[in-house]
Amino acid sequence: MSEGEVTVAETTRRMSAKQTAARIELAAIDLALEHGFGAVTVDMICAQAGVSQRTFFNHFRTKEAAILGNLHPVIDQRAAREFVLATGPLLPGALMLVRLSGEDGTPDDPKLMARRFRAISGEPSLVAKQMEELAHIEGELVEILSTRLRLESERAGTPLSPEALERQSALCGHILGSLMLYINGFQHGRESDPAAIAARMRELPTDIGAVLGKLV
Amino acid sequence: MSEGEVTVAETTRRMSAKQTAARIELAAIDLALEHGFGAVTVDMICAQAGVSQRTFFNHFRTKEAAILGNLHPVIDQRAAREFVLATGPLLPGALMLVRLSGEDGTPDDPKLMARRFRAISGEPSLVAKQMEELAHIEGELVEILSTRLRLESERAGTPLSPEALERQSALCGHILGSLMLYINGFQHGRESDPAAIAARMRELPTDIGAVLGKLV
DNA sequence: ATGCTATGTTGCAGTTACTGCAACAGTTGT
DNA sequence: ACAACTGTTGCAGTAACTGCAACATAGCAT
Repeated sequence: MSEGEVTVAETTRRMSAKQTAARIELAAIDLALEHGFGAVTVDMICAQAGVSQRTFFNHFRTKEAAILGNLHPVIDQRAAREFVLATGPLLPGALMLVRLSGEDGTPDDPKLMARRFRAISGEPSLVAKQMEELAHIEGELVEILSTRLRLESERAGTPLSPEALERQSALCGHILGSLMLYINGFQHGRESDPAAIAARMRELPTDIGAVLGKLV
Repeated sequence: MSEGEVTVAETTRRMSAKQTAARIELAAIDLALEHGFGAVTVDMICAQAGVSQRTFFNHFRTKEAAILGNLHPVIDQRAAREFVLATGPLLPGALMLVRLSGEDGTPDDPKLMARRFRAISGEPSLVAKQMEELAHIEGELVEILSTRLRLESERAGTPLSPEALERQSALCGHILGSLMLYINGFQHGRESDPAAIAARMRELPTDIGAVLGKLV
């Protein structure tokens, strides 16, 4: 009964790029959840989505991208402008700096998002890919942090040396980046459902506070 | 001529596994530094090392592994036993927990190591691979941290709730893992020469102190 | 010396991910 | 009716990787 194929209409209706991409994405996530990402081939996804392999690669650059869904973490420029001028703890503001957004800023179905996250967490290659994405914006993040730290230290009358500023903002950017992975639970098989994510997000400042006292 | 091939002896001498792996590794690093990792094919590496492709894959599971050199980060069990019982700041002891070691614990030529690091840094896919390796031991790291935090909090008469313990050690392990990548400079095109690494290692406690104070 | 076994190398055929190119089909605007 | 645009497809090719079976060399036991 050709289970997956959603033969909607009889007349060969034309699909928008978005629709096709969404179908492929859905198929990819479903199959990954069912068989595990490694056991799923592109051909399987194509069959399920009812497209040719060539079409698949017209929409997604890699097999991973089909699950990650063309969502790239981007810096929210408005939040960034506020952030550099703000004072006080960095963390709350910094967490608002990075948004997960599609190319055109399409808001994503939360249910799909949850399934996607479940598919991602636990698959090291997908986590790594996500890591890569994050690395792309880490430079920008570091720049923003550098400005903020410089302004703040100057205002406080204790300006940082350029070297210290450089190291501290690099370190800070790095930690923030990894905290985003932590929050999403992409690491070492933690849960990635929205509830768990929200919980981690909520507890993060407290936990960071508790942990930092013990680290150094 | 045949530039790369190191025709050592005339009699077809047998190579030990280690020798062959080393030749492949060297060839891979050289070529990656010359052309960039992406532009290097396995066949190129094989030609340079004078082995067949099949032999290449007998020694290394992936192209990336040829450059990363079968070195896996492992937990130093002796250091771990000391660590769980120790008191005071976590960071110094924690940084000693993870060692980079070959399967048989072969100590690596520092010069080769430096070249290797230069080849790795800046290549996102290699950084990601390194990340993956790290993820494998992160679970173990978290367990060790959990024990340490539990013992310490009990000794202090302020035992942590299981949930807090779980979250804090997970967070701590995650931060420590990412700090190791930071130290090695694998992120966003920072330098990976031994001097820069040593400098970051040296300054890390100070910088962490400064940065964490500002985070929350 | 003879044969056994462990170790190491290789060729070959096959799978999977991915790319470039050229063709073709609806859709829309003139 | 025609052109321009958008989206889909087939096909041929490359690159990474795997399994299998064959073969070569070295060390070892008899």
